[in-house]
Amino acid sequence: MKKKILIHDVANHLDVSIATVSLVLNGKAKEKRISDELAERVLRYVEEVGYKPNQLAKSLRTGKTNVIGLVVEDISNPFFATVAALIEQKALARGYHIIYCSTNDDAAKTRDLLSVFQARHVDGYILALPAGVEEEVRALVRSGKPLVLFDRLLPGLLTNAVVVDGASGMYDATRHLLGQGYTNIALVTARAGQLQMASRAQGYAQALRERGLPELVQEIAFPQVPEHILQEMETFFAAHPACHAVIFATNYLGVYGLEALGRLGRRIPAEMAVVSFDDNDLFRLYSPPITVVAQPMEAMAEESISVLLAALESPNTEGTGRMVQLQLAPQLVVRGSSLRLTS
Amino acid sequence: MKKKILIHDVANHLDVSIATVSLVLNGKAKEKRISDELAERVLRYVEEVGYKPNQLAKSLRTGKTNVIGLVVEDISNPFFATVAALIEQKALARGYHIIYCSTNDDAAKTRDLLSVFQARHVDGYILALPAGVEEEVRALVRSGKPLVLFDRLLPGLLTNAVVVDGASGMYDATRHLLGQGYTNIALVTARAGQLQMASRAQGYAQALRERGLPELVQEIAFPQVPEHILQEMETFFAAHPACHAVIFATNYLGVYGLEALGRLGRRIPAEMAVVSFDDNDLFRLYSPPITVVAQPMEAMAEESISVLLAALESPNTEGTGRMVQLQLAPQLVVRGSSLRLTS
DNA sequence: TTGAAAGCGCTAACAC
DNA sequence: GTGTTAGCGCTTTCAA
Repeated sequence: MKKKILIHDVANHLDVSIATVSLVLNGKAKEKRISDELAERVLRYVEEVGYKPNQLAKSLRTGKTNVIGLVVEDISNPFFATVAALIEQKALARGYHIIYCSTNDDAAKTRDLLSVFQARHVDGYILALPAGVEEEVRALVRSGKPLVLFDRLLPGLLTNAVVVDGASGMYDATRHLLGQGYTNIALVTARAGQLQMASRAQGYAQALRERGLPELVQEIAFPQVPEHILQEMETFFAAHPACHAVIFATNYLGVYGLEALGRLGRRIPAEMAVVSFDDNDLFRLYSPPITVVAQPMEAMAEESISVLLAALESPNTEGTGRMVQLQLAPQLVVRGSSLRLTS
Repeated sequence: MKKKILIHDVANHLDVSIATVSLVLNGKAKEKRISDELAERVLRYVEEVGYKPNQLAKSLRTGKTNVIGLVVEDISNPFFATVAALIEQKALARGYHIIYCSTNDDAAKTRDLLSVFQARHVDGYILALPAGVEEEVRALVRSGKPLVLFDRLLPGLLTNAVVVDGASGMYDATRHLLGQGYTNIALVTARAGQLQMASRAQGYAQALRERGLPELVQEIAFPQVPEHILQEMETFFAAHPACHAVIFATNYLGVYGLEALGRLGRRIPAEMAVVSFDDNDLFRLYSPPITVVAQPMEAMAEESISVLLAALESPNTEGTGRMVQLQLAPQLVVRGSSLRLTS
């Protein structure tokens, strides 16, 4: 059990006061006009013995933890995993650490998480939240802690946010299918009351409306046992034999959808054209490769952390600070799964 | 900016001492024989005003943070993302939180991470480490903090560990291919000096040795630019036209491998039988579905956290505590990608 | 330039 | 049963 070395030990050894050591370590040497020679000596010794200030004590004293709370729907979902990895990397580069949690789209669990993060005094939040926690987030905003919503907004809540324009992504996707000659286009979406889903559905609806075509929307309850999801989808496809094109509103729906279509023996795109929101390895390498509406992951991560850190480091301590609402453009990536083979 | 409520405020309001409040909140009411009535009153008020003890102060005082440091190779890798999600969930259920970081298999970055986790006083560690940090881990063990290595061991280091028996998994996979009549079986692995890779390679080698067949091993440098990996693989496959079966030693190599084979126009399994370590959606839904050596994710997560918490909550404070080394069995899942179509 | 000392908010030993 | 109080290790003001 190695003895933990304290600032006191450092000061003692160097025969200076702990204040001096602290000042030097916090870059206030110049300001306090501590001799370069002494400062250098402190730094050297600290390096030598590997002294690391106790972050708990430091945080308790300064009120700053250098920790960011990241709340996502499900860290094992490739979309969130990828964004999380990017956010982590960018945060680290700026001296921040990440505590993360998955909500599983459960409002009660989310409330707990937020309150735990608060008790842990995270410096700021990056949040992809389920519906139903508006009140808690409002309270969080009022508490003065910076936060940025990402992936999805919360109804009636005006705060920093970085989202993707799902409506235009879906509009493009639907127009693409229409352009390929499909007219009976289904949308499979999640029944979760999440705002980004509504906006995606709206983009789809608008494209059809412009052409005077009817919508065909199937909402899948989520989260849910995989087998149920597959069955719901199979039932849906079986009930709509005239439908030869489908758009899945999220990556996991797309994955389940491919599995369901596989079970039904529907060939893609000959018997069913497929487009999914979100890109991933599966869609890219599937045969045929799946046309997707790709979200700009890198940009989402970068913007989320930038907006948060800007708020964190801005001088205006009060809620009067400026607010940033970013809407990033997704990109339609056309692949084989949505091309009309025979016209 | 809502006023933060302190234990002092609670005590004042209830007209009791802060000690009483603290004792009640920490479940020491009975022990200290505080009247049930009073305890109840405290609890009720605390609930009512939503008082949450400042975890920083608590941790500083008790030396316990209820935070576990999770270090993985890359959180966006589906294997680690899935295990991380499971670990997070299980940790949360036991009152622990997770701070995670990705090493990207970089020893220097890992050293930093470990030292940051240390400064943050995490209670314990769950680690999947790159080669080259043995010294640091040894120091960590000496420091008395519980830790468990998962996914891979570190050479010459005897600590708690939860790993999968990659050798037997690969042995089974190779035997399976041999059973299908393939004799020219390649192994594509990562050149990273990681112990679990060596063990996987060894299982492959043993199966071939038993049959007196030659090995054909291609090591890919990793991490690495995707395009390079693809080219290395393509070159390899092109250089070995007689090879009609390949095993990929990790999920990401499998994914790149499928892409490379696709580019080369090799049909699976007709022209090339494929098996990969790790399972995921892509392998399951690919056509043909890919035969895999599936790791028991759920068990890995459960055992890792159990072993860690056991160490954490055991009374023996010293390094004399018992050590647990678990080796879990992977499972060969045979799918279409490795079946001999014509004999 | 440097050192002493007052907390940050909480826990728990000890006194009553 | 309950209240007082000494720290946990650090930052930072203020006096020297």
